[in-house]
Amino acid sequence: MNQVATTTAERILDAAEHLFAENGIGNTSLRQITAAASVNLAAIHYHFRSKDGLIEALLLRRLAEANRVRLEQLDAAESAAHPPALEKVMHAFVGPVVDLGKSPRGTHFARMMARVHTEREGLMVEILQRHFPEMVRRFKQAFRRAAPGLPPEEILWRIHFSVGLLMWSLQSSRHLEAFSDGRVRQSNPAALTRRLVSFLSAGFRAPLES
Amino acid sequence: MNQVATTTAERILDAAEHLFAENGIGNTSLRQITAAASVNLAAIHYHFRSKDGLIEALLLRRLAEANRVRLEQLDAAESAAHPPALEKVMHAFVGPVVDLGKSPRGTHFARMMARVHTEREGLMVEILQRHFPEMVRRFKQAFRRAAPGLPPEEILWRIHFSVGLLMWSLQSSRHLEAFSDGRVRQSNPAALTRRLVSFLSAGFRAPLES
DNA sequence: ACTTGATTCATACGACTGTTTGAATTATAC
DNA sequence: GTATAATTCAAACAGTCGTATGAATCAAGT
Repeated sequence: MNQVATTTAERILDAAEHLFAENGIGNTSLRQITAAASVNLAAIHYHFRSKDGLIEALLLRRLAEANRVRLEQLDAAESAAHPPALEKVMHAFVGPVVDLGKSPRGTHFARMMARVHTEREGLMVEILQRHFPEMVRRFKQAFRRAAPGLPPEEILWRIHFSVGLLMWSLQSSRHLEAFSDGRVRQSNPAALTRRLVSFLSAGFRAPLES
Repeated sequence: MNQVATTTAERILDAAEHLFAENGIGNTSLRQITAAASVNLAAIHYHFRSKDGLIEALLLRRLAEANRVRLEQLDAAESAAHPPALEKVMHAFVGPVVDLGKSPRGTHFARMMARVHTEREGLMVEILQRHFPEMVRRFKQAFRRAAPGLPPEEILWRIHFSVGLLMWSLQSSRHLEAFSDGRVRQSNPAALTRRLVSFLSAGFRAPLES
């Protein structure tokens, strides 16, 4: 099973991931994190320099791998057809991230990443541009090719919508639970990916209004 | 022009609206608010009892009117056709909220509402259920009728998606600006409503996968 | 065995947090 | 004009915040 992390840095990362996901970035203190990780308060600054440094380390720890899979699936989609099928591009974009939810740790990561997107926009943009520019570039290009006929500006808007909906659906689905009177709960990653790909691809293909 | 608010309570509401929108709920202190409003710190507790009470008052101040317009437009859509057209229902759902952005104050309100949705899910759900149950009920019913053939659970998911994308697009579009290298900026409310209705309606109608 | 560098520790800094109090002030009613 | 209520005020409460420091402990290499 999930063996307890051994090193101090890993214990901090695991605890922070969980707490950030649950309570948000701004509502989680470094003291809560070090308490949950059973390490000394100063360890965070020794290993990560600052709270922002900790967030960056958290994102790099798992997003690097997810983005690798994203590009791998995008390669496959682009090899299979010219231009690539929109559904396949969308699947490559959302699937590997949603699939993080297959493990409890990954679920925490996904929710905390969504928190960073909305609570700390500036930091998130900066990290994406610094560490994953290729992923951004490749998907912009792929969406453009997969949805021919759309003006460039419209493509960017629809990618923006897709990112937003992905982040929204990674966060706690308390809204969904509340307004379905508890009947509908978060489903498994495969089902969520299916729903997202279906919804987003259809939205992406929506006709332009006059 | 925008005359400066006269009463203490209004000055607090205006300042809080702006600061919450700009920096988020958790990153805005009551002292920042009272300083911006040029009122005494204790005035917040005198008029609103607590920070959560202030948030609730902020939401009620403008959301009540927006929801009234929503239901008005929904009435029109349901009178025009049976079942109502999905595009019209969607327009009634997103339009009045996006239109808040026509005034600077409304822009602040919309962005702060989106913040509450993501930063304080529990509080938002509670307020909606306490103050606007009819709006929730009516739109659930309308979406069900406008998209016949979809299972009830799927309807709830797609409403959930629609709410999420609406909130995402109300927040600062820093992502969009950054990844378009500044070329694409937030457009006017009418254009955003058009884009949202088009994208969301198409997504809502997406075929069910096996 | 001893040095060197990495890591952990308790402790403190100054600033900021939401909330409360009771007195001072202002407005309203008679 | 005076009593009554509504509002504003300065000041403080008891905590928490992110960050920093320097000594203590640990591990590795020679």
